[in-house]
Amino acid sequence: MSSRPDPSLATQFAALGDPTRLAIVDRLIADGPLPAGALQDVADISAPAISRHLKVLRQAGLVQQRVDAQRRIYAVDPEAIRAIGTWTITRQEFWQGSLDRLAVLLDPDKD
Amino acid sequence: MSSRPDPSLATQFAALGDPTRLAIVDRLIADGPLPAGALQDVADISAPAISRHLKVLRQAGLVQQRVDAQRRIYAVDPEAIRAIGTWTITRQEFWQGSLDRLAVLLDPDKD
DNA sequence: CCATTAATTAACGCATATGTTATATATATG
DNA sequence: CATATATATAACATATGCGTTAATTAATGG
Repeated sequence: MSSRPDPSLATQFAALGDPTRLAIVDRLIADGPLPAGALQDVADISAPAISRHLKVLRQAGLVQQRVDAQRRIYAVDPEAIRAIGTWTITRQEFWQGSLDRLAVLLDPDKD
Repeated sequence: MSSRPDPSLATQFAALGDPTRLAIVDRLIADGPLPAGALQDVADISAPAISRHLKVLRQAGLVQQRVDAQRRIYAVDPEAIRAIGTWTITRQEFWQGSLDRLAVLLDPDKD
């Protein structure tokens, strides 16, 4: 059944490559940890479909699951999101021209 | 035939979600613009297969194509890579804890 | 003009992904 | 204990993705 997680970058990108899953991740980042049922409205699909998207995200190492009675609470792993950012940042020489704009966004003093 | 590019974030993630395509992008970033033939060795697959991966990357807006005689020169669009970084960065509050480490990486004075 | 080089497109097979509905599992509750 | 609630898993149909080889297009060069 090969249910072992593969946290490789390509796998993480693939997981985020589905619009429904990207919406789930965005929702969990914006709202914080949520039970599976609360994610029902990110797309017009059945509960089992959502459940399987969550499984894909979990296997990619993007979200973690916590059990609370009959609920499964899902939360995005911050390190995983940071890993995506790191991939782009380690290629910073490449998009030099946009570097300063990005630095402004990153500045902790900003806002 | 619907060959129009869809530069949506999910589409870009999906394009990077294939190991061969991620290798192509990494190669083009590291080595600069290359003809399709020079990308042959990123994976043990046929030339048509590479060609189709390049088409996917092009439709996602990740790479651009320039014609030079019978060669097609491919190059990564820096803005597209930056866009991926921006997605993570606009969620910076989320991975706060890792912020300082990231800031060090981004620092233009570093190295 | 014919052969070579470079790359794409066509046609096809097969594996994986994604959706559905039905069923199972586990916890809570009257 | 019987039922409701929350979620996952099973079984299945269809779509999409990715590989192959063969054929096509286009430019170069003897």
